[in-house]
Amino acid sequence: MPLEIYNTLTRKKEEFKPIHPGRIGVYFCGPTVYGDAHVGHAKAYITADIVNRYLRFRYPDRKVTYVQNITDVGHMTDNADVGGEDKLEAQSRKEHKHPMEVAEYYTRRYFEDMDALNILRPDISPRATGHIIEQIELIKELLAKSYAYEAGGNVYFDVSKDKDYGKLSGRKTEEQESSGRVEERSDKRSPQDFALWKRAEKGHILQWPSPWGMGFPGWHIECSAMSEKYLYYSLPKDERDKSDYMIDIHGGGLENQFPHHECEIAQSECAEGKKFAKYWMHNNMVTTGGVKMGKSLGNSAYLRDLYKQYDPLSLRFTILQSHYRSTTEFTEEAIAAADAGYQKLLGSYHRLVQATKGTERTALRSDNPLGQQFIEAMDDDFNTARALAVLYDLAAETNSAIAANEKESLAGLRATWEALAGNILGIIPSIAASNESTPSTVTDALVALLIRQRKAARDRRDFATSDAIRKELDAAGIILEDSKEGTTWRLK
RNA sequence: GGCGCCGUAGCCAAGUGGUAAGGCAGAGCUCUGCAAAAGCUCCAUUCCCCGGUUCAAAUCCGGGCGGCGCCUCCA
Repeated sequence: MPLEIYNTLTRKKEEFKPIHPGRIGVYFCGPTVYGDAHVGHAKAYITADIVNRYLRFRYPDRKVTYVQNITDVGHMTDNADVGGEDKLEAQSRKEHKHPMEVAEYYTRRYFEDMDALNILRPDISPRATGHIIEQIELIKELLAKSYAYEAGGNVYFDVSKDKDYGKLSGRKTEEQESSGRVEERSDKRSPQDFALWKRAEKGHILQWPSPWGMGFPGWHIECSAMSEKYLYYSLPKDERDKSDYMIDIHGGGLENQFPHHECEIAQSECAEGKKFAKYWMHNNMVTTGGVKMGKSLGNSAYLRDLYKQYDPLSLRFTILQSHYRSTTEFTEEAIAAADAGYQKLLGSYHRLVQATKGTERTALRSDNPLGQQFIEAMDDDFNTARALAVLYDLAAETNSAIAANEKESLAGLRATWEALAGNILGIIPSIAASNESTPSTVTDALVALLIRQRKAARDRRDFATSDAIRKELDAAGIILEDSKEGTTWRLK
């Protein structure tokens, strides 16, 4: 069974067929770094991370290159046609910092927040400000081919010249209600035309020289320029010439479908005379009470605030419990329920690690039935909800194998856990660190001593003492569990 | 106004023609001094409502009702 991906371009699931030999190019739209990452970013980049991780697992012989931009040129707070404010500059004024300082600060914090969610860093994180030249070159190409026009230091894309415009979103712009948002003062020929290059008004800090004067790039051109540079022009020319498309997968949040992605397609395809991305993926949003959580809606939550209350991996797990194309209902109750289930899985895995201490590591076997079910679920458009259901079967199997002390099967189970839950879903905390490690030999010895004291108390039926020991250890974050084989302990 | 999505148990959630995955919560049991952990069992005759197509529909079609997203920066 092949991997199938739901393609927004065709509105159906399609078999994934990479376009260039030996490699796969993936691009997801990254954040604008003028504020901290919130839950919506978590869903978007966990989705991208799952795509990235699964492709690497599924195509071990191909080089997967995952590119995700950092937008450090501020887009507009409102209508850019009448000089709305640059978001980065607005933030820089608020913080009394240079816009680049603001961008640097939030970029670092962004990566910290994503690291906590166990999201693998992109292979390349290109900054928009580092690719002004490439963007200008692309605009020049569009002007040369008459897909764009200049008007008073601004350059606009002429939508009427692109017959394919609207193919991703299914929109014909002229049918859109103007709703009073389109400014009459604009020097655009038509309201649906969009900016490729904007003239810098006085006081605008971020600006660069261009053939059209001092200015800054439009809101969509960076993604076209950078995705082409790293995923298409980095290929040998003969390979480029052989393919109909430039990059394999391009993704982002649903709200970017229009206008952002539509404009990217228009720019890239008109400039290059070739199809842009073959598969378009869009993740749905995070809701609370059924309503989108969003920065501008004031109901969003910053990840670093949530981390004070929840384990970041629990949040990751919560998001993986719903499909990326469905909304994720994000409430305290939903997170708590997901976390309870997640802890159960982790408990099973941790007992397995204890039970397999010192045994030889094995690789995931391809004939593993649960592994096959898991892959089948992931092959179906990255259905992580179904894939997680398989992990509960794996946990049940693991628990009974540990109880029956089936040494032979334990090593295989551990390999299965680490491949599926660890490498692909990324929900096992620091595999490398947890490997064979215990908190410390000192702690080990001290707890063992207390366990012996408690056993002595229990043997003489002094339950007041034994319960007191258990209770005090519990207060210290150590949980004792009695079984026929004796007492084991774990950290809370 | 245009484009699009969704409505599945108390909660989260998969399923898009073959007779309702999974998790949480809840109930009972096993084990146990008690607890925890684990295991077993139960927990939607039914998928917002009404019609239609079909041997068969949560799934397809039509019509309602309700909720939401995009069309402005937004993951």
